[in-house]
Amino acid sequence: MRDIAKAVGVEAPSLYNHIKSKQEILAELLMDIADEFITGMGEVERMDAKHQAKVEALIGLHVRISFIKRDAISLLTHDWRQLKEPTLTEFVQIRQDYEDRFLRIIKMGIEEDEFKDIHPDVALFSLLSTLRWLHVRYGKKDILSIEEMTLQLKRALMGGVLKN
Amino acid sequence: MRDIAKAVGVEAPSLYNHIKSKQEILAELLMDIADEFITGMGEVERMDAKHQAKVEALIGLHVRISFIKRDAISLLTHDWRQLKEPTLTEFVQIRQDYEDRFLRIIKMGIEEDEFKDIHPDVALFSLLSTLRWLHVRYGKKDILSIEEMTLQLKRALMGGVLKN
DNA sequence: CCTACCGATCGGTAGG
DNA sequence: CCTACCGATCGGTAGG
Repeated sequence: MRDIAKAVGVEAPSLYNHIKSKQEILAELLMDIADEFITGMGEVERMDAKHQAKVEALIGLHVRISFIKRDAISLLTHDWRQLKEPTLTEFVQIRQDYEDRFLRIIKMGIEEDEFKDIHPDVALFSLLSTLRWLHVRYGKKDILSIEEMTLQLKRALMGGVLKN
Repeated sequence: MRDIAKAVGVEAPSLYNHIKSKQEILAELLMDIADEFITGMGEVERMDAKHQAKVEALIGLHVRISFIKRDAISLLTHDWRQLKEPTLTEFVQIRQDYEDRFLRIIKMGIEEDEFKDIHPDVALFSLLSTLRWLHVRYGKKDILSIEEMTLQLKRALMGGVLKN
């Protein structure tokens, strides 16, 4: 809080004229960014397209948000653990909802023979862990543009590394 | 430190008869587990095999260590940021060394036409971010055995999700 | 191995 | 918006 106050140019106690608690700031930032993902997921689900295109659209969604809101993303990946009840439970439910909907797309892709017969949870886990670490990648030097990164990730994640 | 003391069954100050500082515990745990990865990498590099087999062996390495040393792995992924100098620099170098050697295998696989012509850094990033989050996956209910998980991850990461 | 305790940090309140 | 300050926490030391 003292750091925030310094950045804003006031004394620490003055912050409390604008906010209720440190928790409140964290919760608000987290819910905002979580909303963007949920909204994006809704748009993808309404797409009239193959499941491959939907998963690729979700890859694009993560790349875009990770690029534009680097800092908030890092909250989403790490700092949500600092939330206290009841916000923690609320957040975990939203997150679970997102994962469930992602998983459903993968399962349908497998059923309809678009995707390989791999363990759907493992596929989801593999996709999401890469997508959730993107903000770290963007912390480094050789920055790829949003378009390049999206293209490369689609190739790597959808098609794997092996030739054939 | 008070939590550790309670778990061990002594008062907090008594810990300092056995250790020098909190930092020392963290550094020691981190260096131990980092060593296991560096040793594993050395063995993989000495394999007389295709680059595909080497990457698959590294997947196996991560799955095994993540399964057996869940707690230490979480230090490696998250808590190393708490290290102070000079140990921090030392750790970052070891980590960089590991990534460089992993990257070299990927690049050689691409050169020798075993792997697709994808951006090597993106491929490494994608593989490593999945492998580094494994300990979270193991925190959940439906646990796959080491063998099953290794098999599934090889398929998902090497071959991707798409049929064909 | 313990008791006693320190100094720094931190989220936050009182009162103006 | 500020000054003054509290109570809890935490890594660690002194001294036995």
